[in-house]
Amino acid sequence: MSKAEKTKQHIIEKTATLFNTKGYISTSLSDITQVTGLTKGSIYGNFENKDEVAIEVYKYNAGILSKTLSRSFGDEFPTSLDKLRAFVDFYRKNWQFVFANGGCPLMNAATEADDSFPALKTHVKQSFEKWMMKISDTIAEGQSKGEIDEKINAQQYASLFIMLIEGGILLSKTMGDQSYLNHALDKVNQMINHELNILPS
Amino acid sequence: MSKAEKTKQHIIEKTATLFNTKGYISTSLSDITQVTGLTKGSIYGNFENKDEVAIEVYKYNAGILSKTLSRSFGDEFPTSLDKLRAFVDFYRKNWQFVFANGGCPLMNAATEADDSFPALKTHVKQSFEKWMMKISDTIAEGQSKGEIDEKINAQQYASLFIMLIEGGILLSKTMGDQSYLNHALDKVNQMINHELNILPS
DNA sequence: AATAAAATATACCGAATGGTATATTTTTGT
DNA sequence: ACAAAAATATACCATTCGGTATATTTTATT
Repeated sequence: MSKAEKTKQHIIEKTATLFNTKGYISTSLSDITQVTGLTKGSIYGNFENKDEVAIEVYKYNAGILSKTLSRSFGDEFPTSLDKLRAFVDFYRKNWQFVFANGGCPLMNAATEADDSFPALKTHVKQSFEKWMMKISDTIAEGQSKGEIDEKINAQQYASLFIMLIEGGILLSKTMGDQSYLNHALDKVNQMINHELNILPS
Repeated sequence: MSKAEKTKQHIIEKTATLFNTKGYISTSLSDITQVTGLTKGSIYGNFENKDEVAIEVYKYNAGILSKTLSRSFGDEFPTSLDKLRAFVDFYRKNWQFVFANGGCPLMNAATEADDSFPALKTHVKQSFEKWMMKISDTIAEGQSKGEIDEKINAQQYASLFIMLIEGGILLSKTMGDQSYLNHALDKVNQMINHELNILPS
C-alpha cells in the first residue's frame, strides 16, 4: 500500500461520517481539510475533485453496510429463514452505530443525489439493487428448498422489507425514538414467520 | 390581502417545487430571484432571511399534502376502513404529482434538516406527528365502532403505514420505477383488509 | 548519500454565496 | 392629486466556495 493509497484511505475514513451527516453537497473542502488535518493540495493530489471524494466516501459507507449484511446471508446461518432473521437482527443490534454515523447512507444519498448529483444516484441505485437481490435470492433459495411458500413473490417481499426498514430509520431518526425502527423490524419478522414460512409457527 | 402578503405568497408558491427538488440548503438566493422574477431586496423585504423562506415553503409543501390527506379522513367516507382505503387511494392516484414536485416534502426535509437545520427539523417532526395521529385516530375510531379489531395497536399500525409509504416513495424515486410504491400501497391495503378489519374478506 | 519522483503545503484565483444600506418605485389613505 | 408609507430595485459588502499553479517536503531508487 503506497503512501498515496494510505492518504486516500485516510481521507475517506475520516470524512465518511461527515459526508453522511452533513450531506454530500453541504460538506465543504474546508470541512474535509479540517477533519483530515490535510491541505487542499493533498486532497486534490489524491482525488480529481470534490465529487470524486464524495462518491468514494459513499462507496465506503455503503460498503460497510454491505459487508455486514453479507454476513447475515452467509453459510453461518443454515436455513433461508434463519438468514432472513439474521438480517433483521443485524438492524436490531446495529441501529445505534448506523444512527451515530448519520443514518442510512443509501437513504441519505438517495434523497440528496436525486435531482442534483446524478453520478452519485447511479451508485445508490446499484446499492439498492444489490440489497434487494440478496434478500430475494435468499427467499428464492428457501422456496426451492421447500422452506418458503412457493406462492410468495420474492422480489416484492424483498422490496417490502427494505421499505419498512428505511421507513423505520426515517421515522426513528426524525422523531428521536428508537421504537419506530423496532416496530418495523417486528413487522418484518412477523412477515417472515407467518407469510413466508411454509410452516407458520 | 395586502401587496406584501401577495408577494410573500408568490415567492412561496414559485419556489415550492424548487426547494423540494434541489433541497432547502442547496437552493440559493439567485435561484429564488430567478424563479420569482423578483430581486433580493424584495425577498428580504418580505422575509427575515433565507431560512425563513425555506421554512415557510416547507410549511406550504407539507400543507398541500396535509389538506389533501384530510379529505380522505373526512366525512365523505362513512366507515373508518373506507377512510383508510381512501388515504391509500390518494397516494395511488397522486404519486405523479408528488414525484413531479420532488417527492415527499417530509422525507426530503427530514433527511436534509436532520443534522444541519434544526429549526426545519422541528416542523418536520410535527408533520409526522400530525400524520400519524390522523391515521391512528381513524383506526381507534374504527375500534370503538366495532369495525376494527380491538387487539390492534392503532399507533403502531399508523406508523407502519407511513413507513411503507415513505419507503415506497424512496425506492420508486431512486429506481425510477412506480411499481415499488404500488406494492407498498397494496401491502397497506392488505393490512387494512386482513389485519385491521374485524371481518376479514 | 544523492537524485528522481511522488506527495503534500502554500498562496492564490474567479465566481457564487447570504446579507444589507440605500435609492427608487409603487401603493395607499386622504 | 398629493403626501406618507410600503414595497421593490440597485449596488454593494465580506465570506466562502471549489479549484489550481507552484513551491516545498517527503518518500523511494540506486
